[in-house]
Amino acid sequence: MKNSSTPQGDLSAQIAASIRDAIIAGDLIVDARLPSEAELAEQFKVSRPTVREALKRLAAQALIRTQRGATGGAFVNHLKYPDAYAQQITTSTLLLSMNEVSIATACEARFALERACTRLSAERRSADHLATMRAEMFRQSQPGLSDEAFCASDVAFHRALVDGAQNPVMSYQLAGAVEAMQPLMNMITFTARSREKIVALHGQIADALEAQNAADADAALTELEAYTISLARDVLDAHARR
Amino acid sequence: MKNSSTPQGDLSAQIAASIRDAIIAGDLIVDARLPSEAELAEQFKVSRPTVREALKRLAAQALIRTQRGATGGAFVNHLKYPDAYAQQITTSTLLLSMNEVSIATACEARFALERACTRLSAERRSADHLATMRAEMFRQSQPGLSDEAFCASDVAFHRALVDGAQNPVMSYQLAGAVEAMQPLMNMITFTARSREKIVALHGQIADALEAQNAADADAALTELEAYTISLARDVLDAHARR
DNA sequence: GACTTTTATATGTCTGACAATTGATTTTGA
DNA sequence: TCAAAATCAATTGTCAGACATATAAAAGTC
Repeated sequence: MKNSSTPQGDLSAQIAASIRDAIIAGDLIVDARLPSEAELAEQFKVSRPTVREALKRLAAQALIRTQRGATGGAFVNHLKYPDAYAQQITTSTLLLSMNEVSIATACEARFALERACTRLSAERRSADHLATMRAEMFRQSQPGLSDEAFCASDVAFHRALVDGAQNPVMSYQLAGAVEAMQPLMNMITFTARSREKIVALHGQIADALEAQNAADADAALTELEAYTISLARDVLDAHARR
Repeated sequence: MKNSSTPQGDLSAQIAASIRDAIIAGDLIVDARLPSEAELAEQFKVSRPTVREALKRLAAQALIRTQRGATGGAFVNHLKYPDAYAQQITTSTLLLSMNEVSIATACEARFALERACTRLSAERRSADHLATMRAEMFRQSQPGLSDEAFCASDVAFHRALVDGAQNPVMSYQLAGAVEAMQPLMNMITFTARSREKIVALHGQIADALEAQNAADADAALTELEAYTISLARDVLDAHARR
């Protein structure tokens, strides 16, 4: 629609775009086998290495998979949630690290996104989700935990919150976003005292979800956001004073 | 951390992963030039075509760009928001179309995500954002508009809402998500009467944001969600009856 | 009939070459 | 001397052909 009239970039890029459009348009359905590299080379009037470069581009986006052997070839991939996660996380992580996003902005986005699913999560969370939250809270209260491990557990806690909404689309969008922000969050130092407060707030959130009280969960999340940003400010101040 | 001990996949995939990790870790900063293909081939003990396939994988993810000529080569790309959007949208679109996500689930996610930013948008929206919303509402009330065009304008309206929060991270995450759901929304047929009601609700949202009243905007969004889902149900019923 | 071997087909990789592009260098001309 | 033009060199883009390797199906063997 946009670039059919203006062939841009290398041949391999053009061929990749052509095949990608066919997949998105539904001309190539899931698990359909593409012509062999030799046949594609003939169709597009290019050499096999060029076709291969195009196929590798698509493989990098998890649009196709390749199999060797007699019945092998390139197949349209059934895009799975984990694949999409992985891509979104690398993209988002790089985007955040390259665009001078402040911790405050990232925090604001993260908690706003999480609040988006408290209502649903309060309504639908299973015992499993609550158990995961409690388990992560226990881990977070262990002494001697590194800042990175604390952050990772924090992500797991919030991921359980999101998954509690029982909406795969929200899980995909939000969990990816939250995970991508982890490197930024890792810059915050968590003292024993601050961890204590965070775990207490996590407890409030878990309690509220267990009681199916979305408003309380929202309030606790908002308080957690403010506290996290204040911790981040301390780090920045310490940096500035040096 | 996860795959350093288990080299998996083709050589080109391994090399791509290796370079990608270096970029993410910050060993290769933005605009840094990678070694030439010949040098990379020597370093990794592979042939140039293999290196090229690896580079194409990275180029497909917008991690690097290549330039021909004497001072050319592969450079670490400064990932821009538009690039990231484009990727997220294609990925999300395929994910949604391949995983039998119901319109109801998509709607639920979409409006929950949008409600995530009403508070910020009510607080910070500029005159520009309000003007965009009004303009899209005007377009939506034009007779003779196709369902696709109506949906596209709908996306533009909601995008202005999201942008009003003045948080680039949220804009990136949410606008991408909303746009990816457009194909699903396109399945809904909008009669003149339903359009009228939707535009009225859009008006309520715009009014609420102009008055900086987040609660009213939330309520209107919730009503819009319920109405959209009821429209979708009609479409499904019609399908079932045939 | 079950197991083994062969074979065909496909991707994965290598070698070597040439074309195209483009900044840098050298030459040329006034 | 300086500027324009020609040349050069480095690098990516593309090609052709070959061999290695994996894999499922076909053929052969007991």
